[in-house]
This record gives sequence, structure tokens and C-alpha cells, in this order.
Amino acid sequence: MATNITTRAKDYSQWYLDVIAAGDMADHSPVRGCMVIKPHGYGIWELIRDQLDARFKATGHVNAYFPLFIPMSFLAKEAKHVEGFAMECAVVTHSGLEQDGKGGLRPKGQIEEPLIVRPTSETIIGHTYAQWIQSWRDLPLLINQWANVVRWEMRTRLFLRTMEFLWQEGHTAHETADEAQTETLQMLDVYTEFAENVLAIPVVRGEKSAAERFAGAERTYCIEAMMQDGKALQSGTSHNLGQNFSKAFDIKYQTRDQKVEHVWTTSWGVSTRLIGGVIMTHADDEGLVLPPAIAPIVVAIVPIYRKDEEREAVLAYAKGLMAQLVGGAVAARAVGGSEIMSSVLPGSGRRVVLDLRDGLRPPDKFFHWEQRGVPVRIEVGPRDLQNGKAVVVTRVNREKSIVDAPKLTRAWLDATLATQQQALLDRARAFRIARTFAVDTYEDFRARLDGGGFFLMHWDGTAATETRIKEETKATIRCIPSDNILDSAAGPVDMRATGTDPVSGQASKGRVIFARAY
RNA sequence: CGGGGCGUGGCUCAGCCUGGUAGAGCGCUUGGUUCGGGACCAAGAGGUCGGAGGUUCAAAUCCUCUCGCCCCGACCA
Repeated sequence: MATNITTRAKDYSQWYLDVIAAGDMADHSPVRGCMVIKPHGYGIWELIRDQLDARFKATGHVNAYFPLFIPMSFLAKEAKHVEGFAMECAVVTHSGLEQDGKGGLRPKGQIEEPLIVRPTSETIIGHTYAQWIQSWRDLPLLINQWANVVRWEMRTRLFLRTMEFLWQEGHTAHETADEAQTETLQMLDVYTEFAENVLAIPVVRGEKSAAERFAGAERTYCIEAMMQDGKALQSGTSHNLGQNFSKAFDIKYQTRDQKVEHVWTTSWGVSTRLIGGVIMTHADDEGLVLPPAIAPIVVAIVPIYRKDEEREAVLAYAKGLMAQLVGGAVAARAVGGSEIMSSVLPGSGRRVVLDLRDGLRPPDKFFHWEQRGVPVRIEVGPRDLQNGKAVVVTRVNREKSIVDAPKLTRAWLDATLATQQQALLDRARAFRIARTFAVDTYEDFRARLDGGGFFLMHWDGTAATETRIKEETKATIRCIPSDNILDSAAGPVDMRATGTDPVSGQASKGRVIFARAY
């Protein structure tokens, strides 16, 4: 077992940090709350980005880029928006530096109007859209941007909440309220499908209560995932902004019947937080476990040999397997040192590596790749060479099997990865269902909350009740699920059946998900 | 911002109470033996002890100030 990783049972927070370190994903930066995303972590983000981007393009969106700096005055234009973001804005007030006379430096010239570093881009994009949109013919405007944003957080955790993070933010403008609502829900569906099929994270999609709504939105939808400690992680959001921003920024268009109206806008985003979600959904006490769809390295081949003549024969054999797996010639490229050979899997950008490092013994290499979450490891030694076989170990369950070498083709690899991908999703879904409970009394809810999980409880729909529960238990309404039926440990639960709010005693139109959250 | 804790080679930490001029384990480098689930031997490299000031013949150690980080609370993708 891994000696450099604290077990989940002992200390879940420390486990999370240990997995990131052992998996070579990110480092803390010299600046509090920021992180250095290392190549292996960034490779995961690239695979997330590319596959999401393809989905955005498929739904008619195009990419653009808006500036990092936003005039402070812009933020003031939408009342709720300022209220929500004012406290977490980084503000630029000076330009230039000068000697402070004590061997250090100090800011020099104060600038006229302070700039804020974008915490999100509704305002600058609203301002821009006002210039771009004149007519109904300019609509819908469907734009996404990949960017970094800054939010001055008090407490941070790598990937889950950092002061600077990478994300995508879609910003669309429409002719009608209905179209905006359709877009909002469409992107929620895109996120849901992506989370489940690419990240192998089962999510519940639903709407946020007023208290949890995005600052400036009419309606906020989200996908909520359950981590292995039973806490909820908001993994993506989609907002119907109504005409709040179009009125604040005067985004108007001439209608088909020659009137002038404000447009209806939406925004939606996911961030590098998803990587934290992947870790807390799939990783185990041995380290990272990556869904194959976002694994920068899908296969690590570890050669085993003692003598020089063994080494040569085994390496030749291993290279042959590598060529077979990638479905063609091995295009060797170094990864983190000249001793690891790497071939790109055509059409996926992911890689197969052959670990040639002479300084390490096979067990060291097993741990190395295992802790990085590589889905498939193939071990080949003299015995395999002689028998025409290879030992295959899958990361999901760490099961070993002996496979005939000719079977190890690209088709075999794709099938194996697909099986692993599905197994992760199934496992995570079973985990969530086993920790989802319908509760009918406040006592029952409070008694079981410390054990973690999603609690399906009736709610009278008032902010007062929600606030009381939050203050007394630290649990919040994660969402009002879109689906009528949710699976729980005790079987399917009808979320729309009416009942009584156990806290207030008032009538309830249905159940919502309560949970403690990240 | 309130409450706690901690700053000593790349990492984890000992030494501080009772001042005497810096140590261990891991990691790293080189060579050798090893090699199918975290090896071993040998030889090395690497630290102005977070910073500034003070006390003293002498400060990692005592005093003052300061900076930074971590944990817990109030806010959040």
C-alpha cells in the first residue's frame, strides 16, 4: 500500500492533498491560495477542455476572448451582482513601481478609475454585447470563453477553491425569455452528459433555491455530485439571467415587428474545480484514479528484466506491444526525462508510455503510474516474452490478468478503457445511491447528517426555513432536482409527491436535496 | 477579520525549556549488487535555522518587533 498517502478513513482532507502531491498534479504557489498546475494536472484539464469545447461547438457556440480587467464602475451597474461579488474582487489601483528607500519597492502611480480583475465576465461582456447587438438578426449570440478568473477567497483548497482558477464561461443573448430558458437548460444537459460520460461523475441536475442563486440571475441551475465523504460538490452552473444584465448594460435590439426590446441573456460555466471532483469521486487510498476519457496517459508499459540480454529482448517486445496498442508506428517522445518513451494515441491526444528508467525497479514503477491514476498498466518480463503474453493491471480495481500479446491492439485498448470508464461511473453511482436518504423528520435528518450523504426532505419553499436549517446544521439545499424520481438507499423516491416540511410544519410541494457541501 | 498552531537542507521533523557555532529519516548525485508489488552497500552534494533589532564573550536557542504559512469559524465555482 501507499506509504505517502494518508488514508481516507484517517483524514479525508489530508488524503486529498496527498493524492494531488503523489499524483504530480499541482503545487501550492508562493502566493496564498493560488496553485501551480503541473503537466499531469494540466493534461487532465486539457482533455476536459477539448471535450467540452467540442460539445459547445456542436450546440452552435463559438469562442472569443474578453479582457481580464474590468472598470470598477461596470460592476456597480447590476445591484445583486455587486452585492454578490464585491467582497471577493481583486482591485488594481496603481501602475508601476518605485524604490521605497528601504531596499524594497512600492506601488507608484495611482490610476484614475480602479480596475477589478474579473471574478466572472457578465459585466464586460454585457457592455460589449450592447455594442454588437442592434437587431433581432444579431440574435441569438452564442459565445463562450476559456479564461482565468480571480476571486479573493478566504479559505482555499487546491482545485476546489483557489483564488485564481481556470474555467469556461458561456454568455448568450436571445430574443425571448423562452429561448434563454431553453439555452440555460440545454447547457445544463450538456454539463450533465459530460460529467457522467467523460468524468464518470454521476450528478443530480436541478435548480438552486433563491439563497443559492447566482448574483444577478433570475434562475440558477446546477449539477451536484457526491464526494466520497458524502459531501456535495457543485460541479457546474447554468444561469438564466433574464433581462437583468441587458437592462443594466442597455443591450437592446429591434424586434421583428419594429419595436425595441432588451435581450434575454444566459451564462454558464465549469472550472478546474471539476478536477477536484474527479479526485474526490474516484481516487482511492493508493492514489489518483482517472476515468480513461481524461487520462493524459492511458497505458503505462513496465518492462521487467535482470540481465542485459534480457533487457534488450524485453524492450523490443515491449515496443512491439506499444506499436500494436497505438495502432501503428511508435512515435517516440520523451516525457519528463529521456527515459520514458511516449506515443500519442491517434485521434485522442492521450498517450501510451513505456517506462525505460533503469534506476528504478519494477515495483517502484508500478507505484509511480498507479499514483498518477493511469487506467491500464502492462507488465512484460522474460516469462511473458517466452509465453507470448503480458500482464495487464487495471487501475479501477487493481486486478491482474494475463493476456495473449496479439490481443493487445488498439481495438482491445479502446474496449478495455470503455469498460473501465463505465465501471467508474457505475461504482460512483452506486456509492451515491447508497448514501441518498429520504428523511421525514428533522430529528432523523440531524441524526444522520454527520454520516454524510444526500437527504431528500420536504421543504416549504421559504428562505426562512432554509436559513434556519443552514444555521442549525450547516446543511444547505443543494438543488431542487429536475428529475421526478431519485434513487435512494431504500429505493426510488418520488420528489414531486406533496407532504409536510418537517422543520416548519408547513405544506410542501415536494422534496429537495439537503447536504453539507464544499 | 476573530481564535489556535507553526516557520531549521527539496520533504517530514529533532535540537530551543537549561545559549557554546547544526542533526536524523526520506529524497537527490555517483559507483556496485539487485530487479514479477515500494531493495541494499559504499561514497557524496545540499542549510547565513522566515526577517529585523536587542541582550551576551557567544543566539536556531533568551527578549522585542515584523513577515509568511497551516488549522478552526463568518463568505464562495
